[in-house]
Amino acid sequence: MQKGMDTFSAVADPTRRAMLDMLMRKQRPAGDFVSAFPKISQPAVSKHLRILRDAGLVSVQIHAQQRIYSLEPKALAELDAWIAKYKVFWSDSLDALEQHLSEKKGAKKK
Amino acid sequence: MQKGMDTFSAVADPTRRAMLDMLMRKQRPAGDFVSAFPKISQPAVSKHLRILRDAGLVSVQIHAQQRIYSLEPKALAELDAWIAKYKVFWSDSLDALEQHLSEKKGAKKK
DNA sequence: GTGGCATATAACCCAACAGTTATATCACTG
DNA sequence: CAGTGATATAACTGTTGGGTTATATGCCAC
Repeated sequence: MQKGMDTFSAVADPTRRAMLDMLMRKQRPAGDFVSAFPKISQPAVSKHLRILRDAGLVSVQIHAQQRIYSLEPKALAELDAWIAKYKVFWSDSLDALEQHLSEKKGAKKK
Repeated sequence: MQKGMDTFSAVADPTRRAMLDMLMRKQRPAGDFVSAFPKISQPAVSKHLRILRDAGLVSVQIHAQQRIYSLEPKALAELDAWIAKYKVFWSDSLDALEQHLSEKKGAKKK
């Protein structure tokens, strides 16, 4: 019963990012999110949680009637790996950026 | 004339990620993408490029009839900053993760 | 076992997105 | 300046995503 949403799309929604941010501090029952987002209904929250679960970004542990959600941070590694490829272009090396930009002009090396 | 799509959503589409990946190697005219993605039409490609532009992920420079697209890597810094907050939970420090997970059990510090 | 609480699922609506075909723009070429 | 090439925009369509209300499930208390 997969919802077919990958990590990137799961994280693209601002509400879901806020939920993950909440989980970064501590694990929480679903109800915490319902009260944290009064603008949207309980089922809407539940659906967001489902998507995060399907994407492997959170895990659940059943505790009586409550579902305790925990952050599953490893799932973000995929995303991080993708961005890491680009990192060299802004933080580490301005030379790489310069080289990149001047590629078609016949380039002058610093 | 903003399309109102943020960086996260812009990057959530696999085609657009592939386009950015192409731009990482070198800057390219729009036509390069049209031939690189034979499954989708030229206007579809053009719209993807528009979205990437609006998100600030690429820039254009006009060269005759061609539009030369370049990577604008700084735009990814926002995304990277968000992920960085989570990074401590998997790569750098397993202790942080342990602490996080055991928070509700009464926690033991290393 | 009946009632209440916490959460998930079902069925449905609407807006936004990715795709399409057709057309406009605009610079170079003859 | 007519024609072609490179790209963008317009108008439209199908699908999906996020929202809703209503209902089901499952556990606990009484």
